Amino acid sequence: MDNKPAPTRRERQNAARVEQILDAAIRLFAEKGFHRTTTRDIAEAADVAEGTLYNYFANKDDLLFGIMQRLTESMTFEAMHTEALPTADTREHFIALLQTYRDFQYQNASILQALLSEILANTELRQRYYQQLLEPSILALEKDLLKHSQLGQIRSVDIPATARVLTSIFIGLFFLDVLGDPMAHSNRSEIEAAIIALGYEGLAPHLAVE
Amino acid sequence: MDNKPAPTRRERQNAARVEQILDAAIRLFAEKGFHRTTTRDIAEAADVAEGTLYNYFANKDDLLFGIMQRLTESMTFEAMHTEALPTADTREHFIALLQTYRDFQYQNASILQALLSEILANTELRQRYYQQLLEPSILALEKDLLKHSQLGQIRSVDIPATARVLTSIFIGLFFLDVLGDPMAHSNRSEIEAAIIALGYEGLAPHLAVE
Amino acid sequence: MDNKPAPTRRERQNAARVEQILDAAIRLFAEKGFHRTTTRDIAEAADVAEGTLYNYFANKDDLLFGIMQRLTESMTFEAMHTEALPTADTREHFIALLQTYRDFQYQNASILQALLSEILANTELRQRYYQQLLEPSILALEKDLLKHSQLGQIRSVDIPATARVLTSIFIGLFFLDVLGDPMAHSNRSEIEAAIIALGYEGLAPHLAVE
Amino acid sequence: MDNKPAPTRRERQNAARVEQILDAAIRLFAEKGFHRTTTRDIAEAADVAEGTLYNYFANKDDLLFGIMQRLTESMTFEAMHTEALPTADTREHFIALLQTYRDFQYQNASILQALLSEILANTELRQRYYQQLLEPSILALEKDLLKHSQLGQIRSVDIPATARVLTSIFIGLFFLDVLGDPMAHSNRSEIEAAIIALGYEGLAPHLAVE
DNA sequence: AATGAATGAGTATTCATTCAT
DNA sequence: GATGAATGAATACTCATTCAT
Repeated sequence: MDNKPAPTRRERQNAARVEQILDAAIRLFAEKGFHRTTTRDIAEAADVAEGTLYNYFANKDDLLFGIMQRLTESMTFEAMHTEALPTADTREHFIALLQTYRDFQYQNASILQALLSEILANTELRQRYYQQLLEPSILALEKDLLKHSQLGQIRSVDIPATARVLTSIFIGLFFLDVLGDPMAHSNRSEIEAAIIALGYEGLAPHLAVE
Repeated sequence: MDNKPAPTRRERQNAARVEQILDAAIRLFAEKGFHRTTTRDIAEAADVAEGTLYNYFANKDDLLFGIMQRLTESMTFEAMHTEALPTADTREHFIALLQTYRDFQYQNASILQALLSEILANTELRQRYYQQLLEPSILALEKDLLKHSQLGQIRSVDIPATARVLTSIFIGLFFLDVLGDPMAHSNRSEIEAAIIALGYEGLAPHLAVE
Repeated sequence: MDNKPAPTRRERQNAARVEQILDAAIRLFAEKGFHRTTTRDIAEAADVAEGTLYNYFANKDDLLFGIMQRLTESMTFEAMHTEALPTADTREHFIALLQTYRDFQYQNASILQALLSEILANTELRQRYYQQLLEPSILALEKDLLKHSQLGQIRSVDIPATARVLTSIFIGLFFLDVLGDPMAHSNRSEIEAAIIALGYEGLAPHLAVE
Repeated sequence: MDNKPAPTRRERQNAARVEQILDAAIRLFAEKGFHRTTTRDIAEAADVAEGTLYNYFANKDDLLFGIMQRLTESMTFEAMHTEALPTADTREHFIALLQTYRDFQYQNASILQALLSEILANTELRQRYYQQLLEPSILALEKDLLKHSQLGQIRSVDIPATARVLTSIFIGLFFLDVLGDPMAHSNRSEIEAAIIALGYEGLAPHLAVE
C-alpha cells in the first residue's frame, strides 16, 4: 500500500539536518526576530558551519518558508480535524474546538512568534501564510458552523463573518500572550470560559433555551 | 488653566519637521517594514538630509518610539472615550463601541501596520506598546463592562477575561485585514454585525429577554 | 564662450576622489588582476574607507568601466590625431604614427594591463572596449590609409584588412611586452624600425621606387 | 625505439578522465572566464563529482596548467614545423606559414581564449606561457627568417625584431577576433592576403624584383 | 540647524578544498 | 577511486551614524 521507498540513510541524514537547522532558526527568530538573527547565529545554534545552511536552504528568507512549511504540516496533522470533535452537545463541541486551537498555539508557540513579525513585513510570506494556513483554517470553521447551523444547534448567523470573528479571537489572544498580558498568558482557561460565555450564551441578559 | 506658553516659531518649525519625518517613516515602515527601510529612504521621502533625522531622533529605533507616541496621543484623544458613548440602550452602546475601535484602526492603519511587526520582535517597543496602549485600552473596556454589569444591562461575566476576548477580536481583525482577507477588508460592517450577534445575543438558540 | 560653470569646491573634491580611487584600482588591477584585488585592497590603497568606494562607483565592476572611461578620454585627447601628423613624406608619417601609438601605450600601460585581462572574460566590458576604443582606432587608421592611397603615396591595398593588420601589430606588441619578452620591452625602437622595414619596404628583395 | 610501455587499462582510464575534465574546464573558462567558473560547474560539465577533480588536479589553478600543457603538446606536434613547409618559392612559404598559424589558432581557439585572460593576470602562468610557447615560437620564426635571409630570398632585416612583429600580428589577430571584430572573424583570408601584401611586398609604391 | 560625504562594523553568501563513507 | 556533504575563510556590499562645513 505504501509505495514510498524506505528512506535511505542519506535521506534520513538530510531530513535530520533540516530539522536541526530549523529548530535553531525558530528558536532564535522567536527570541530576537528575523533581522536581528544572523546566519552565523543560526549556524552556531544548529552546530553546523555557516556554509552548511546553504546546502539546505537557498538563503535566509528560505528558512522562513521552511518554518512555514513545518507549521503547515503541523496544522494539517494536528488541528483542523473538527470532524473528530464531539458534536452531540454543541457547547461541548465548541469547548473542544477551543482546546484544539489552544493546543495548536501552544505546540507551535515558538514557530508562530518567529513567523508573525515577518509575516507582517514580508509580502510573499504573508500571502503564503494566508493561503496555506489562515484561509484553510477559516474555511474549516465555516464548514463546522454550517453543520451546526443546519442541525439547528446554533442560531442562524452570518457564517463567514462569524468564522472571521472566531479566528480573530484566536489570533488576538496569541498576540496578547506574546505582548505579555499576564491574564492571556496564565489564565487561558478563564478566557476560554469567557469566550464560551460570550459566544455561546451572549452578553445579553437572556434565558437560554434548554 | 492652560499654562503652556504659546509655541514660538522655532517650536512650531520643529514640530512640523518631526511630523514631516514621522509621516515619511510611517509610510515606509508600513510599506516595506522597519528593517527594509533605510534612513536614506526616510530622509528622501521626508525631503531632508540624512543627518537632519538625527537632529530630531536619537537613532532609527527612536523613530519607532516617536510613532508609538503619536499613536498614544491619537488614542488618548480619539478613542477610549467610552464615557461619551450612549449608555441607555446597551446594544446601541456596544455598536458605538465597535465604531470607535474601527475608526481608530482606520485612522491609524498605517501606523499600526508600521509598528506591529516590530512590536513582535522588539522587546522594549513591545513593553511600551502594552503599557501605553493595550493595557489602558483593556482597562477602559473592563470599566465599561463593569458599569453595564452593575446596571444589570449585561449578564454577570468574568469581566477581565471578557475584556481580553473583546480586545483580541479587535487585534485579530486588524491582523486579518493586513493579511489580505477579503472579507475583513471589505465587509467590516457585516463582521461587526456578527460580533454583536455573537457577543450580545450569543450563538445558542435562545430567547433573549426583552 | 565656455558656458560650463566653474566647478564648485564639492565638484572638484568629487572629481579628485574619483581619480584617487581609480588610480589605486588601476595600480592593483594591473599588479594582480581584477579578481585577486579586493575592494578592501583598493580602499586601503586609495586611503579611503571601503564604503566610500560605493559613493563613487556602483560596484566593483563599475570601477572597470570607470577605468575604460578614462582610457577613452585619454585616447580622444592624445591619440588618433593622425591629421596632425606630417603627411608630406609618407615614411615619416608612418614613423610618427608608430610613435603616437607607442606613446599612447606607454602612457596608459597600467590601465591597459588592468583592463586587458577582464576584457577577455567580461562580455560587457569587451563590447564597450571594442566600440569605444578599438573600432574608432581601426576606422581612423582606415581613413589615414585611404588618404595616402588616394595621394598615391602607398600602393593600392585592401585598406580595411591592412588597418586590422596594423592594429594587430600594436595590440600584439603590447601583449609581448606584458608577457615579458625582453626585446618587446627594451628594444621598442628596433621593433618599430622593423615594422617600417616590413610594412613599408616589404620583405621581398626589391627596388623601391625613388 | 619507443620504449614507453603500452599504457595499462588503468592508465588509459586515467588519461580519459583527465581529458574529460580538461574538456569541460576549457569550454567553461572560454565561455565565462576562469574566476566566474566554479569547480562545481566543471565537475557537473565533466559529469564527475567535485571531489574527483582533486584526484587528477591539485587545485583549480592546476587545471590552467593542465590546459597549458595540452596547448604545448598541440603546438609541438602541429605547429612550428616550418622545416616541412615549401621553401623554394618564398612567397608561397610565407603563405604556408600563415596557414600553419591560422590552423593552430582555429584548432585551439577555446583553449587560447580560456588561457589568455588568466595569462595576463597570473604571473606563474604568464611565465610558463612565454617559456613553453611564445619564446619557442619566436625562435622558430627567427630560424626560419634567418634561413631565407641567408638564401637571399628576403631582404636583410633585423631578424629578432621582425620575428616579434610577425608574432605580434598573430597574437593581435586572435585578439581582434575574440573582441568581436567582424572582419577578423569572417574575412581571415583577406587579412592574410593583406599580411602578405604588407609584409612581403611592402606598402611603398615600388617595383618588386621578379 | 541643515547638509551629505565619510565611515567601517556588520552580514549574507560563495566556493575551493577536504574527508568520511 | 568516486562521492558530495561539510567546512569556514574570504568578500562584495550595506547602512546607521558621525561630523566638518
